[in-house]
Amino acid sequence: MDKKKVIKHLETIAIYLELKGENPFKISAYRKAAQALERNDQSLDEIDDFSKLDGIGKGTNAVIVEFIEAGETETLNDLKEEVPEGLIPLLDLQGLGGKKLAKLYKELGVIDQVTLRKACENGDVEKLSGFGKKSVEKILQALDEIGKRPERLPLSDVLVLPQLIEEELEKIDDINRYSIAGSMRRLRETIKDLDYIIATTNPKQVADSLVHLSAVKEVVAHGETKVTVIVESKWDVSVDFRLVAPDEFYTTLHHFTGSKDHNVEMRRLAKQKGLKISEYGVEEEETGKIHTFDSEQAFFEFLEVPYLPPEVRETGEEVSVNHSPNLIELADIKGDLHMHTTWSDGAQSIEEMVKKNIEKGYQFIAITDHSKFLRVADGLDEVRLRQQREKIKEVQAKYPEITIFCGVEMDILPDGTLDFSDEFLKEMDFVIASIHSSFSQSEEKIMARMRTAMESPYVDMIAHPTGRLIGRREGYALDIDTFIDWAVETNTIIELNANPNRLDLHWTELRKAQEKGARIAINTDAHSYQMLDDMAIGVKAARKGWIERDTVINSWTPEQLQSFLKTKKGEA
DNA sequence: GCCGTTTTCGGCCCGACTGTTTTCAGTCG
Repeated sequence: MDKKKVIKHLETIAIYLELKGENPFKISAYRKAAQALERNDQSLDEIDDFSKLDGIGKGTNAVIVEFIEAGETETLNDLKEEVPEGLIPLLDLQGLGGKKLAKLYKELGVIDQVTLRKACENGDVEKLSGFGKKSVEKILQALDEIGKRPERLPLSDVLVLPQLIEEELEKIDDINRYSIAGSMRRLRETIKDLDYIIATTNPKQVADSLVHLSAVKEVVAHGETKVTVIVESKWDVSVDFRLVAPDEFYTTLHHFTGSKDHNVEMRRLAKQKGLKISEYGVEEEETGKIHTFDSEQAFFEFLEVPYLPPEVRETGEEVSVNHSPNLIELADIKGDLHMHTTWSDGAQSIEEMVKKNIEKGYQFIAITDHSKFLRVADGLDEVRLRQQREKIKEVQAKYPEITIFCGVEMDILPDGTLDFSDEFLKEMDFVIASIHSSFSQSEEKIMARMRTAMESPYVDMIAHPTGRLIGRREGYALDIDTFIDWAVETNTIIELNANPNRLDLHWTELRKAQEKGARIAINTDAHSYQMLDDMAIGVKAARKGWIERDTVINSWTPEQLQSFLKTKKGEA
């Protein structure tokens, strides 16, 4: 029995309660109990009394205990007898919530997609009170679209859109200011739609311009406070524009940046102070006076909450952290320690990459092409790596303003050995080890491979530790907690791979890593010029994990970094 | 179902929109 199963069980109960049309507060009580477990750092065995956690009381505690002991609970078993399983996916249909579904089930015997469609088509649904012609139309349309597009899209599939949209927003005269909001602003790794907040004194004019943006494929809503359009890229993506008066801009921006849980917490806190937060401002309940703000910082200050950047506004618990975190910023980054060149599968030469990194203002980089095992990437063997070192020396002489580390991204082989001997690795300035093969091995084997790499005094860093590709590949069976412990124990750097397809390690794990004292490097793993720009996304992902500057080794000077690298080799 | 240096009962975040109504419930963000 593990914690994840218990959390899942509580959430499942909540879903069934929703379908039963239960009291919404009871439903959210189960969700809150699940969250309470999720936020708690301890493992299941370490928690001696669940009801001591905030949000878990007598009832949910009993459910948890029963589930741990029996592997099932009477609560859920009873619910399953009352509510057919086939209704659950129907909750995802736009416009159908628990109550309406409960009604469809009780009055028309709808139990799944097929019976729902039938009931719509033979006119039964239309006759039901609370439903009408339009509801039937919408349900049928939603049924047609089910499964066409994943509900949430991987970040990297959507990332091009803001650039495209903002280029044109810049040109609309009546826009006073604008900002992206929603999960994109918080850098969630999957995105459902895009939200923009626009300040204007001429909403009608702006709305008319918005529906004519070149990327627009379809206009869904065209009002004076809200415009919704569908834009076409790899997928159809819905974009909401909220038009507000300039003085409401920052409270609206905060509101639509979310997350929902964050907003709930902020409002709860405001309420204790006799204040009411809405997207239009903060109202004093007693006098009705409404406060608006010149910045989000001012908004937080007014509520006496230390400023929280958008990336960390997730669970709501951040609201009660009573200091502003000193988070890493893009400007702190002094170098990039993972990139490829034409020597293996990169697009640019060593010199080209070096020049581009100098333009970025970096003080150091590591050239880290693939090792010989990775034939598809034209990985380098010992001979070619030595040749490359000579080449790097030449380039280094030409560009003394930047320190170039001779590195390699060495494969950890399926049999658990490394692609190079210690004797050879000794020659390298910076050695990355990573797994690119045999992803389906058991956790035991994967961990053994990691252990070998981390124990080597010459392996400085593990790249993209889990191997996941967001929305496409799960990653191999890594025991992340143990991995982090080993990283601390062996002085091995953990990478945060800034590639938006990866963002690996994940932000929740990064936070744990920092708490345990691990060192993090944010790297682009660039295979071309353009990918060097992913550093900005990497830094945001780090901030999302509350990563502070001192944890990030590429915020250090080249000298600090060099001396740190020596400690692992025992040369310090 | 949870919770309480205002409360052990009566709250639980707030507002807009939609489609259904004839004043509002349900859904959504």
